[in-house]
Amino acid sequence: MPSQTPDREIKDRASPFRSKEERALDRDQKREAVLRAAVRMFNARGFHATSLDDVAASLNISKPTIYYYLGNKDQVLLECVTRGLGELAEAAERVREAEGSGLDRLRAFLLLYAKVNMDDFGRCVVRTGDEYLVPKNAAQFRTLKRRIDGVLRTMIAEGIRDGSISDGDVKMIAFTLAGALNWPARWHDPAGPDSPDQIASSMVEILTAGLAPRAGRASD
Amino acid sequence: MPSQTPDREIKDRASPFRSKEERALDRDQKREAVLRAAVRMFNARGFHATSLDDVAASLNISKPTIYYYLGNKDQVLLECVTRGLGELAEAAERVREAEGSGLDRLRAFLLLYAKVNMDDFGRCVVRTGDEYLVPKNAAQFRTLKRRIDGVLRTMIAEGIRDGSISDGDVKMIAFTLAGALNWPARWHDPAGPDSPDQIASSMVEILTAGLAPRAGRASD
DNA sequence: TATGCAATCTACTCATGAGTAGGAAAATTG
DNA sequence: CAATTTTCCTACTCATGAGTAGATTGCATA
Repeated sequence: MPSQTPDREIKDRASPFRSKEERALDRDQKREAVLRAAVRMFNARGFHATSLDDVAASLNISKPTIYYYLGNKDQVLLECVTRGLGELAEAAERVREAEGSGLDRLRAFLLLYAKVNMDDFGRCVVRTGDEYLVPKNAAQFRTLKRRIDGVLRTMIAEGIRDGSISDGDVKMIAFTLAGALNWPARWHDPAGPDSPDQIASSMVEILTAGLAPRAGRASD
Repeated sequence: MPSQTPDREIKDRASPFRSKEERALDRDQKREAVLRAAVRMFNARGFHATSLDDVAASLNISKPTIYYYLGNKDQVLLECVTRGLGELAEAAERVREAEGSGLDRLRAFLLLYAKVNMDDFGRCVVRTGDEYLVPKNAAQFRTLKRRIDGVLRTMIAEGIRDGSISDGDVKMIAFTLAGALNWPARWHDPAGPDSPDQIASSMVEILTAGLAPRAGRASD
């Protein structure tokens, strides 16, 4: 007599019949794959130079399937940059709980910031100007970016207050740091010899120490 | 009796009849105006989002006139970035003759570099990716950029050699500096309160000194 | 005065690419 | 099995924008 209440522990992986949850997962994975393919192409060719037909072709699907999963091109871009900014927000959250001097915490944040800027969605954030989005979406984009900038400025201000960062114009320091660490989004080649980790720590070190030699570390 | 050999000294400014040179000048000015209008629009809206019809309309001319003066859209963009890179090369040239330590010279160059990145053509260089140009033009663009990067690296290496710059990975230092100073091309508003001069010197100061406080300058 | 060149325009062509209509095949559910 | 939902496709429409053809106007020079 076949069981009417099938044991949830026994999962026949090879079964062609998927449960509701499994199918939802499946759907999510497809959605994810489409988004990933889109952001990669946007990064490689630029948003305007990328057609959704191209994105679709790279996945062996048709354009309407992209609309089915993600909506129109503007929504696709918005989701890409929102993801990237989400990763940055998460980095900020993780550092919020960290301890150490203001400079220590800032450095920790900058390392994460730099690394996000070298992954698919982070790169997209850097490469996308507000001009690319329709006004409504652009406003949201700016809001999220402003929030990250706010976190950065707060950290700098805290470091100045506790003396671990030398005094200066907080806004200008923030722009300088962000600019330096955004730039790899433009030149870094994931297939190249330098890992994002190396690049990030190298740059943060340079920014912390400055160009001029420090008294404490005589070079010869 | 009217003079058969008119006095070259007497120039009737209000004359509707222009000499050959005057008309050539006229032409150059028009060409210049078209190029300037184009680069401004590229910077404001992005290259792909700018139509040559829009550029033409902003000057009260028609699209074929742009083709008459500048050629196709790709050539327009190439000329814009070539101008910007030319300004950078000129900056490098000016610094080559300067004296002082490696750091002094580097700082002088960085100041000029930053300022170029806030003018029309410099901004265009920063905002334009190779992907925007047809392969042939992209190759030329890359060559010119590499040349500037070479100058920057040479200066850093000289500073390290003479001890005015602390030792480190030259390539990474160059990218860090360039990134920080390129970024204003994205956010600087010429109509805003901060002048390019102020921004440039502020950023160069931050990059030179680094975030961490220096022993010599106790803050309190 | 005729001929040519310089500077522009109007009015196209043509390709590309966003977005949609409508349907079909599979899976799911009643 | 019938009805419904999910997933995906073919085959459009339609706007935009690059680039061109060919005419026009007017000054310039032989």
